[in-house]
Amino acid sequence: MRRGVASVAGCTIRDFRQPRLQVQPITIRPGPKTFRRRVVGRRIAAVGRVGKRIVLGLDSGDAIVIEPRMAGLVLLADPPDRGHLHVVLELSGPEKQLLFWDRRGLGVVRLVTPAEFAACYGEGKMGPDALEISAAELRRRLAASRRAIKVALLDQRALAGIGNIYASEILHRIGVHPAWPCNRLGRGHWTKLHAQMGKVLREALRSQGSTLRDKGFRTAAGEVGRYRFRVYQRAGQPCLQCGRGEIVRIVQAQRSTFFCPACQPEDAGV
DNA sequence: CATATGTCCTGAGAGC
DNA sequence: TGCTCTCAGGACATAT
Repeated sequence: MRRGVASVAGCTIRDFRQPRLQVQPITIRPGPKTFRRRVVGRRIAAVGRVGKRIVLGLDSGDAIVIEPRMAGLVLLADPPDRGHLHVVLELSGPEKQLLFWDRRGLGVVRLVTPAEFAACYGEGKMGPDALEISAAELRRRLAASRRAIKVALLDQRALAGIGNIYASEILHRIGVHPAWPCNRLGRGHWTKLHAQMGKVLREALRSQGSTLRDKGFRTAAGEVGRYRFRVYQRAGQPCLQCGRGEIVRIVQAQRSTFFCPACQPEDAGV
């Protein structure tokens, strides 16, 4: 998503609009008037990312942080429909617009000062990025926890960037049952987990992300993600890895988890 | 402190 | 056709 809108770097924000301000608008902080005043006329100096959020660094030092959550899309043009278009930044420069579209309305857009950015997204609030963390640090941060490994991988304070799809995909590749408490994993497990986490995420980036059956996710260019799930949303289907097991869906912390009982046995030796 | 759970919201699809 | 039910990529407040 960040790569898809990276070209807004260097553009100047001419206007800020909220087309749905009167009907169930998404959360914008601070309020529309202040937001508008501090954003219009500013140049977008950098298009970054912190975990699953996109960060537009402005020349004022402030940053616009976009949190798409479940169904939000950050686009340059052509939203799926006009009805769920929440934020429009009119730009001058190489790109003419940056849009935030969100069918479920759970997304959040914030304008933060450098101090607020540190308080909201610094250490303590947000763990190291999943693509940058070392194996040793990953182990240090999770190994003592009694929580299920699948649930712990989704904790953005421990490590930032892993979501519900890739948590299942990663554990499948290392043959670890998702309900295992973290403290049951040995040193070798953490090494493998670190390596496969990198592989899964990089493969997802190459594939332009993941699109579920609802076709909700689109890239900024309007394409669906092509990441091929091995377990996610494949309940009842044969395991592509071992060919023996049948993928099972369970619920952990109100989220779906998928795994192969043959590749990821509950009671495997540690 | 660490861990567990409910909730925010809309829409798609299944089953009756 | 139209109703009800379940499910959905996340994060946070509150409870235990």
